[in-house]
Amino acid sequence: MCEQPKAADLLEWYDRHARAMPWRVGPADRQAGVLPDPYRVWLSEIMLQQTTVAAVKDYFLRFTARWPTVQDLAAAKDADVMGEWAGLGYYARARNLLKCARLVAQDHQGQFPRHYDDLLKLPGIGPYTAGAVSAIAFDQPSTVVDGNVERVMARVYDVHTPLPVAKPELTQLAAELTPSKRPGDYAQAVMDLGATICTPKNPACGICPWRTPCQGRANGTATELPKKTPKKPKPTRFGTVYIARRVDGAILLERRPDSGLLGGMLGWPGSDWQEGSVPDHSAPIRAEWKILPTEARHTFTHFHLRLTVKTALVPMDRAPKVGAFLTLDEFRPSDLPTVMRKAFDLASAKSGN
DNA sequence: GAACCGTGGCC
DNA sequence: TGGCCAAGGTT
Repeated sequence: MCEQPKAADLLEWYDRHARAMPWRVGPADRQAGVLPDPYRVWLSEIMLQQTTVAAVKDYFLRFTARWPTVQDLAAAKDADVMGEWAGLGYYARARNLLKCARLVAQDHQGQFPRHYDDLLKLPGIGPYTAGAVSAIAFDQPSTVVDGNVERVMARVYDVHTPLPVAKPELTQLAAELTPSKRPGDYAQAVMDLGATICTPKNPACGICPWRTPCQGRANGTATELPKKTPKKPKPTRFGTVYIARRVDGAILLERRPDSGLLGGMLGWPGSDWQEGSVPDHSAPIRAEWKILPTEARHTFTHFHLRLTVKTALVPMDRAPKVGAFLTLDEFRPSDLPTVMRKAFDLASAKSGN
């Protein structure tokens, strides 16, 4: 007969080791009945999708300083939100963030739903985020399963089924462990355990609050779990971008379509991106284009990209065929997604401005 | 189910 | 350097 992991042991560990975060109410305050602002919990959870705490912190602080409430965010301009999100990646999150804020502001009187099923209906909120917001912001007894929880469950119960096939099995195991008392703290505790102790590489099993019941540790298999099905190799695509600077300093940019890669973000006009060679295309404005000696390289989720960067200085009276000139006070380089920022930095370094 | 969708840190 | 990895959701 094996000893079962106890939620109480994990909560006791969490009370001593919970990490402070800008969107978090500490365990002491929570036990005194204080719950966090649902808007801040929701915003942080959207930002944290596939993204590390370190990368999120500054973005969260800038967003909440600029838009302190869901009503403020709902009233924001699309371009301002996309610009503030630039660099964080997965830009569909930002578009859905705005959709969701406006829906909550208009149809829910500015109040986020407290129940899992109602949260799940909102754009950008899937099973994980619905569970996290209901548990953390409203102390609902939801089961929260993210990559950390999957890893912890696979190790504690020594599950060798590869992901994503193992997902339902791991979700079931996680649900059986979820306590009715302090479910919000428990949800954060399991994720903190995965983030700090039960890490993908070199887990600190010796100081783990669940080291005794952990079957993966007992069997010596913890480090190799969870198993995952092999990923496909990434192809390399090629393309060209055009960075035109007008003599008054204005820059030629275009707003990308709302759907697809970098949807809704600013970018440089240019060719499509394809495997093998740069596809046929034409320049967005007539000019004497110079090719930079260094290409911009970037890797997305499912392909590598190598961009040829062309630059030109154009006179005031020449109209672009594609895009529009943004003046110096209309354009911040930080509004660009990273691949476009890389091309911009290469062009700036070359021309010295 | 599988494909699509970013980025920065780590080893 | 290049693959892996992170508090996933949508189509």
